[in-house]
Amino acid sequence: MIKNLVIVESPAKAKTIEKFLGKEFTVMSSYGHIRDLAKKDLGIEKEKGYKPKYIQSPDKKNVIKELRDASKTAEMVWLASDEDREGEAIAWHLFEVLKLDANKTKRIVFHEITPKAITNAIQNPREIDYNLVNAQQARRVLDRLVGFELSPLLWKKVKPSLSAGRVQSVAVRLLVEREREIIAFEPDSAFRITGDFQDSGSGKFELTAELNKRLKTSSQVTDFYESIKGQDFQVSSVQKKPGKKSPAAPFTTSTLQQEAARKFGFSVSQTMSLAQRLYEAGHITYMRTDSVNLSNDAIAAAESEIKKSYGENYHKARKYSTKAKGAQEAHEAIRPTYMQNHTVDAQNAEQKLYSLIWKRTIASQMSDAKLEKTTISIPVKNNSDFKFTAQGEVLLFDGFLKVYIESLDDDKKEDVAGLLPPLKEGDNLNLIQSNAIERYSNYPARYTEATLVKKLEELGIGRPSTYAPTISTIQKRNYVVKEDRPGKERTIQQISFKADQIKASKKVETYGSEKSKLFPTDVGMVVNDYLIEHFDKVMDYSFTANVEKEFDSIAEGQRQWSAMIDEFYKPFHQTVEFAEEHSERKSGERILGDDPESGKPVLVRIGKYGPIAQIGTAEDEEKPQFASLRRDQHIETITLEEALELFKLPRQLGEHNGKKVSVSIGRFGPYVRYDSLFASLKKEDDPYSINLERAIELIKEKQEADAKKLIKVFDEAEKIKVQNGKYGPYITHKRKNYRVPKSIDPKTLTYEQCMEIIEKGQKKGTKKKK
DNA sequence: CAGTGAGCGAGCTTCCGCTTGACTT
Repeated sequence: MIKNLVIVESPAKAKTIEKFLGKEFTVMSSYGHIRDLAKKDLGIEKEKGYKPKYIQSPDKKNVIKELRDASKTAEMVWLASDEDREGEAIAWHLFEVLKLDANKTKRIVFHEITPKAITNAIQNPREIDYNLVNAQQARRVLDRLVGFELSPLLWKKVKPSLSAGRVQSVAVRLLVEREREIIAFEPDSAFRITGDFQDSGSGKFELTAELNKRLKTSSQVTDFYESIKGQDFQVSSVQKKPGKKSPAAPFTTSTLQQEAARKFGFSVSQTMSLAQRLYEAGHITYMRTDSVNLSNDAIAAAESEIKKSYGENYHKARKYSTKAKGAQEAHEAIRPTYMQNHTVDAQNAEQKLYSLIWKRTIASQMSDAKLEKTTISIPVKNNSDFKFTAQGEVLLFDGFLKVYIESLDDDKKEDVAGLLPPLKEGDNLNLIQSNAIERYSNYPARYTEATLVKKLEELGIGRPSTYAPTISTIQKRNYVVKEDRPGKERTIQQISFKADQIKASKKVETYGSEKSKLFPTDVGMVVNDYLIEHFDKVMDYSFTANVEKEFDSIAEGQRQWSAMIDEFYKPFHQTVEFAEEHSERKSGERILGDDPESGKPVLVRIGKYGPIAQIGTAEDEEKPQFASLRRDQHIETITLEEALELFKLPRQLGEHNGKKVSVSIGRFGPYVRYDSLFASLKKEDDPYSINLERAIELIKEKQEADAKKLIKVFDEAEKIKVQNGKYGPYITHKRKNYRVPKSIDPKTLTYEQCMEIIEKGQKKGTKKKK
């Protein structure tokens, strides 16, 4: 018999709360939403006022059964899902699916997990807020309508299996537009001039200062140096200004993802799964949140920890307020559960993330850092337009910097100003030497996973629970790839000035190398252009913000949800129908020119399997020739010469043991083929110039590696192999893999045992498909 | 894993947001 049944969304939360509530209460979890729109067709009855067709989620069958059994015996059921739109809907779905009795059901909310907050919630129950539920239904129905009408249109007009949606399509748009800005960017260059000075009094102090203006051309630089020949310099002013730095707010999901990426290079999904484990172990509060708020208990705990560890003057109580658009603030900020734990006992990566969260939280309750900024000015006497300045910074009091410094994104990084020598106004200086170095302006920074999340949050698009999945979806659809790209080289000019001598020289610098950046693919670009051409309203960056306003007015009871949907859907559906009938297939085709050998046109477009180059057209008598574009080549930017180069592969290198050896470039880069064996080329090998000798070397290496992987083969059937893999030993059979159970030593496996494992695995496979 | 790229047509794909494990080669 259960007296009180409390239902929350997360099992870890259930465990914690149960401790606070005592014996009279049983706490269970719904594991998020328990039902959703039917997946078959639209799942919405458009003619009946957009009535949703809900289906119990298949993976929640057991959860629902357990909850139903428990709720039947309970005297009172407390629906304690989160205090936001989605949480309210979860409460309502529970009420409906579990067929609860209104007289024996109460709705409670709390947004911090403290005994006080929970007792308070129990004492102040309310009813299910149907306005809020309807706002959620409107959100859900709108997303389904957009996603399930646009995606099939793409299958027809571009390529099968593609997808479009309110969130993912705008994320791709951001990347495509940034990429085009970069392609169109024309760098500008100017000479940055620095001077190394020494005081002519004691000769003890040296300082490097920068000229206040950059000069466009080398002749302007030479003219400048000519004009200062033989000149002496003097400090005209030493200005000191007090400054301060304040700590950043505690972590939300998005800021945690950004900072973990900057400091440790974690991907957003990596950060989330580490945080999940810390949460389940009870080390941190909930990790999917848009709130920077700390509970009063947490603020007090931070205060006593700071005073104990660093002293009274390091503490300053602070309250932060959320700036993010559309924040729903159902939870606290992400913080340690126990402020006194500077570290926790966990795996290395988890420990790193915990420590980051601890530092950020503690720092947020610490005093400002105080500093003094100094600017030393050194005028050029015969030209009042020019002066050299040096800037320095001295830390007077470290404050929160004692524990934590927030990192900057690469494009915002600046030179760190250090300490300046104690020069004063009127001090005479000698110019020991000066250097003018040509500096190019940088193109706009490409997005990383984390900076994309930041941008989406600023636009109010997506939620803490969806940032990581969205990024993985747009990569899965091949709209976007995350990769490194090597830099390119360019020559820059340098001019030096020393002992009244002017010398010019040249230097090679690499620029534009990228690490773990998101690049839109050709498919991403073509899909994006198609969607913008026909559905500019949904693709607008403010579309989500606009509909959010409408959801809010539904939540406040001022608007009827199906009327709002109708107002959106009618014109939207018309544009879908129009595009269906009137728009052309989009292949992104671009004609590059004529093939000098055959005189046939050379073109690039998206083919069935991705971007391809093609010589000749389907109408020609001869079949056209095809070649896949390489990963770093794009329909929009490839040249005729580069395209023609692609047709030189595959190259026949000759024979080895009577079998042909050829080289080509595949999905995973350049490879050598020998019979049915494929061996990847090494970085230093070039597929266009590699010779047979080197190719055989690679083949032998690959054969050896394969032999090492192999644990066992059977005489009975060549097709079965026992091999060693990343996840332990496994059996291959007819191109499928089956894991060897841990209880069996793979070396002792018999043929019969293998067949048994394979049969078992196949059964599992067919079950899954249902 | 790495060959492909005509056209036909069956049957499939797809959204966002709330949650965890099961599973991966």
